[in-house]
Amino acid sequence: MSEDKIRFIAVVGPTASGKTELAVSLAEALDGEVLSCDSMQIYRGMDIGTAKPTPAERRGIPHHLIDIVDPDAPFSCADYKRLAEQTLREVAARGKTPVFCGGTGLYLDAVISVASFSPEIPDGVRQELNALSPELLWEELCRVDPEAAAKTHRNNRKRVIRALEIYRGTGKTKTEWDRLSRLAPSPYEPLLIGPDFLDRSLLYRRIDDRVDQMLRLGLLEEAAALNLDRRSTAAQAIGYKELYLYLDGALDLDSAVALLKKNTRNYAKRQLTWFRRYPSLRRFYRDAPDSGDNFKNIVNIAERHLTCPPRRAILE
RNA sequence: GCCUCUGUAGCUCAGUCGGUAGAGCAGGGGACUGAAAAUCCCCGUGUCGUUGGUUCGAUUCCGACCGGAGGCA
Repeated sequence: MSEDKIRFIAVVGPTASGKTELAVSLAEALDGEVLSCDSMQIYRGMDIGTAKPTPAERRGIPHHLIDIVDPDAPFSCADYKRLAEQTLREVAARGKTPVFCGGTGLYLDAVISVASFSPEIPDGVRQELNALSPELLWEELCRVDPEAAAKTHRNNRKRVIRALEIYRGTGKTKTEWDRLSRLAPSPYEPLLIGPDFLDRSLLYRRIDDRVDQMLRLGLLEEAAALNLDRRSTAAQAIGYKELYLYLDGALDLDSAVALLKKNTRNYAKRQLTWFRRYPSLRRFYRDAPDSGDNFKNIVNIAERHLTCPPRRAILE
């Protein structure tokens, strides 16, 4: 059974940790193509602020799942899962090694550990719920899906609403749907590689420097020209939302830039928390003294992962 | 040189009418199944500038010294 699993590489890590370069290098070494796993690089036109790899940085390696929707279009991790799996099959069918690369942990999870999502819920349901008070929402969730309530904090309005909209929209609870989604074993066998830093302050310095670099490259002009709908998901992207605060007159430029750096650092920390829960993640410390040799090491590990017989065969 | 104010957590500051102290921000940890670069939860010991004195006891009162800000010369 496990012989049939699709194997691939996934480079996951905090923003500004060097994922892009590492993924391209691995794709070169393994005859691969890159599949972006990034909730903001999907949007066309948001280039500088999302650190979208430039043609030069791509070094001729095909990149997928970038620039696939307009910034005002709705998009969800279920959409991502659908597109990513389709792309994954195509790349594999061409005999190329799929190399995922990105920092959106939820999207990666949608591919590797979510077998199925609950059905789509009509928009009206969420709108109705959004009009309700936190107390009413919480009361309903406790009554309808106590298990979900136990796992969700009452202040986390977005998630309380999501759980309730599943129930109202399908008649089944989120807990039941989640259980269903875990039934089927994953058809994938990813090798997770995580660039990281022993000294976090180094990561933070890289983040601050990269923000300055983005501004030199014209991030402010890009944000102004795009003039995203402030209510859209795309306008929540770090780098854009802070500069809109400045462009809309709510902050001076220095404060907006300081906030942008701070939000990026906080985001990187959240990503680190997310990726820490993958027990099989192979960390690649960028500031380790031997990090030069580590790359060869990683290529070796990756080659073995992609070609060696499955564990069951070894045991037999 | 003199006068006034000031020196408390990485930063900005509050406070203790004398019983060794607390907020915001920063920072750390965590959650996460159709908004996720989103959303949410938890975490505050620091020579209270240094040094003498008064006191059962001083970060708190007094003196000196050192650093900072302002004013007068």
